[in-house]
Amino acid sequence: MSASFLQPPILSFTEKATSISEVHQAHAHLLKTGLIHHPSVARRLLFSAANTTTTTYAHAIFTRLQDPNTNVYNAMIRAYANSPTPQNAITVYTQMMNDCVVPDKYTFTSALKGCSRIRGVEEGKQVHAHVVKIGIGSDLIVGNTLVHLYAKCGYFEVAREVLDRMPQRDVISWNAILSAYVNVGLVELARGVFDEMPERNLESWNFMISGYVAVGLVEEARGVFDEMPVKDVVSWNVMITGYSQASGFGDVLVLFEEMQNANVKPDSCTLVSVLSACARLGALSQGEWVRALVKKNRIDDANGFLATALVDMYSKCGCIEKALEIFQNAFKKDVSTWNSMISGLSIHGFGEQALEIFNEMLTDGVEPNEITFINVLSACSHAGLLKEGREVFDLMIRVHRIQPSVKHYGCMVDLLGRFGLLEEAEELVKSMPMKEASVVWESLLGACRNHGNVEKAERIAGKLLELAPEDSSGYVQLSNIHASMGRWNDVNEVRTKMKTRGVSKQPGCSMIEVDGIVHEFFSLGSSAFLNSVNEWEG
DNA sequence: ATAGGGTTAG
Repeated sequence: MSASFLQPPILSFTEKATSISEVHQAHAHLLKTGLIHHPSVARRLLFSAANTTTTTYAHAIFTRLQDPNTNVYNAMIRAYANSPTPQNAITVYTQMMNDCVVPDKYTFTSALKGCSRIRGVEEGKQVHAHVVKIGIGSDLIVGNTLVHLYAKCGYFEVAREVLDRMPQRDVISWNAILSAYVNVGLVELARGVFDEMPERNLESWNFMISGYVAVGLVEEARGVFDEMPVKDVVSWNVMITGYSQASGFGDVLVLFEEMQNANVKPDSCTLVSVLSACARLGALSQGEWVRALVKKNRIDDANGFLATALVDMYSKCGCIEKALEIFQNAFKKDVSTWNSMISGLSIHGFGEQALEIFNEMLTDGVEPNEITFINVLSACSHAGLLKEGREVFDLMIRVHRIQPSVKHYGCMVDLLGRFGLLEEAEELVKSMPMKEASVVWESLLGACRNHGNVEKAERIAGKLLELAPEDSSGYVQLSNIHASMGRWNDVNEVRTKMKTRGVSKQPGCSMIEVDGIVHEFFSLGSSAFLNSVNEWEG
């Protein structure tokens, strides 16, 4: 029936309402006119309210309906099943059963979805029993929801049994098991299902690639990727992410180029990964090229990830002014965007500016996280801002209730050490609750050596050896100290200890772009002594 | 009027 001719405009408005405020408006009007007292009108209001993002309003209307029917219950269960509190879907379902309202296939799919989302197998089994009792078990969609439930809860044998008993299956039935295997890292079993499936869709292939990527099997992922008949943007993104996670940043750029040759339009997710690779490689020109692409194609950056990646890329490629420009023009900034700007300024030695940005962040009402404080403290340390660093450390603990981690302590020890406040630094290190803190001790040791406090340095180096006997730094540091005092017997002793324990110094590796070409180089340590350590090994 | 797959990222 053509609603607009037969009913007052308020009713069609009620039906079309999609936002909370529209539902609210409709509600107010229905109350004023008394139309709300018609059960069918109240139900329509509930259907609209159940389609909004919040469930509280829908629930309020729901509780006032005097005679809720199947459709009303379905709407409420569905709303909760998709909400952040899916447990409530089961509560409403139970209430429905107690009220003896007869369920249908829509009731079951929503209730089972609620069970899946809280991983409630026991609840799911109850619903499953009802499904069988009502005789709706042969429905394809209900069956798929059941397979999904059991697979997601790790009941793979049950999931498989349900699937095998279904009178008909489709690709979604198989994907439910495939994706569940992938999500718990059982990639071999996923592969078995993948090979067995009578049909596959794009998602099946994408699941399989992401399964390999998740366990670090990039080559296997690439094999599946190359085999797939049609790729979408997700396929490319998953593969690019795989290379990125395996630190194959060069491969990221190569694959991105192939993607464009294949005429697949990148989305913000692609470009975030590519920019991150550019940042890691120091590949400025490619990064700038991506920025132009973002502008030209007006790529959507609703969550601000792209802005963050651009700030990071420019910072790491040495262009702090451009990073600032991106930051200031960013349409949306979240905590990571701020973090990445603070980190960039810190890296470039602009401690005061980093603090300014941090304060701006607080004024803007953005809640800083533990990364923020690592970046701010590191900025203070690099720039030698002692008073500010102490204040920030205190602010982090007292106001923002963040427990300092090893990295936070490390920054503070660096900062105190820089000013020769060795006693205070040592007290701070001793106050640390965590055990795996050799990095912090190392930092303190460096400070002691810089300030010529050899006795303290020696004591701490010994401590370092106890804490991390498999790490080269304690040995190297201790040898350095002995050598600086001309105690060659002690140097020899440390050297032997290091050798017998099979400890070796790992060379560092860096990359930089020169004239559009990315170069890789290894560091063998900054001091002549480190080189001599390497000679011993040879 | 309503239903089934959490694919990717700073």
